Amino acid sequence: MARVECGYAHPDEETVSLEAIFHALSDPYRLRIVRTLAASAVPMNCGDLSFGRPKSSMSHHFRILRASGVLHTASHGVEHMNSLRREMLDRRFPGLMAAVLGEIGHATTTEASARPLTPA
Amino acid sequence: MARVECGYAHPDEETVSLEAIFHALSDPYRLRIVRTLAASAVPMNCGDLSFGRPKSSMSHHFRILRASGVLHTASHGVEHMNSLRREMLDRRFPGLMAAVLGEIGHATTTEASARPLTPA
DNA sequence: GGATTTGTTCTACTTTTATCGAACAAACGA
DNA sequence: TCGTTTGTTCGATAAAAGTAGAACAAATCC
Repeated sequence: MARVECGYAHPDEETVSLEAIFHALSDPYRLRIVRTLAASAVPMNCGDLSFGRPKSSMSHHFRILRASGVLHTASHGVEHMNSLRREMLDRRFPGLMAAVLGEIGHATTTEASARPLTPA
Repeated sequence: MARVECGYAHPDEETVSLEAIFHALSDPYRLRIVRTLAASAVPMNCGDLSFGRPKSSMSHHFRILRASGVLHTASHGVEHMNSLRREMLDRRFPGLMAAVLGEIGHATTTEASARPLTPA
C-alpha cells in the first residue's frame, strides 16, 4: 500500500478514509488550498498555495492533505506540483468533493472563504 | 445567534461552518454517532449512542457535534434526545451529508464503520 | 423526602496539532 | 562549481483536543 510516486507517497484508493479527509479539511489553510486547487485548471506549486505563510508550516499542511488522499504532489524540476485527486475521491466518496466545493447548491463558499484568514 | 432551545444552544443555520462540521466528523466516535443517528428513524438518547464509553467523554463529543450544527439535542424528561439536523445541513451544504452517509455511491461505509473502534 | 437515572461540568492528565526558525536536500542556471 | 530557487525535515514550543473520574444538577419514581 501507499506506493511511492515521483518521490512522494500517496495512499491507495482503498485505504483512503473519510475521517482522515475530514481531519485534513478541518483546517482553514488546508481548505483554502483545496478550494484554490479546485478553481485552478492546472496543478499549482507549493509556493503559490502558501498564502504568505512560512514554508515549513505549509509543508506540514501539504503533507496532511497528501496523506489523507486529498491531493497529489509530483516533482517537476525544482518545484512540486499539486493537484486534487478528484477522480479517485469521486469514486471513493461520490458527491463529497462536490459538496465541499459547493458545486451542487450555492452556499458553500459563504462561510470559510469569506473569512480573512489572518495569520493568528 | 445561537438561540437556546430546550436548555441547549444550537447554532443558527447561517453560522454553521464547513470547517466546524469537518472537525466534528473527524473523530471516529462522532462519525459513529452520526451514522447511527442517520440509520435511526427516531431520535436517540446519549446513553444509546455512547458505545460503552464513559459518559463524560461522550458528553464532550455530543457537545462538539451540537456546536458544529450537526446534531440537535432536546431534553425529554430525564433523557436527552439527539437527532441530526439533516434538513438544515442539506440546505446549507447540499450533498454533504448524503456523501458522508454514502447515499449516493456505495463506498462510504467501508472504512470507518468496518473499524473495530477499540477503546484505545 | 430519599433514591435512581441521565447527562453535564469540573479538573487533571495525556496526546495530538499547529507554528515556525534553521539546517538541509534536490534541481537548475550562470 | 557556486549561487539561487523550491520545498522538506528537524527541533522546540505553544495551543488544542481527547480521556475519564468525581462531583453536580434535573427529572422521575417510590
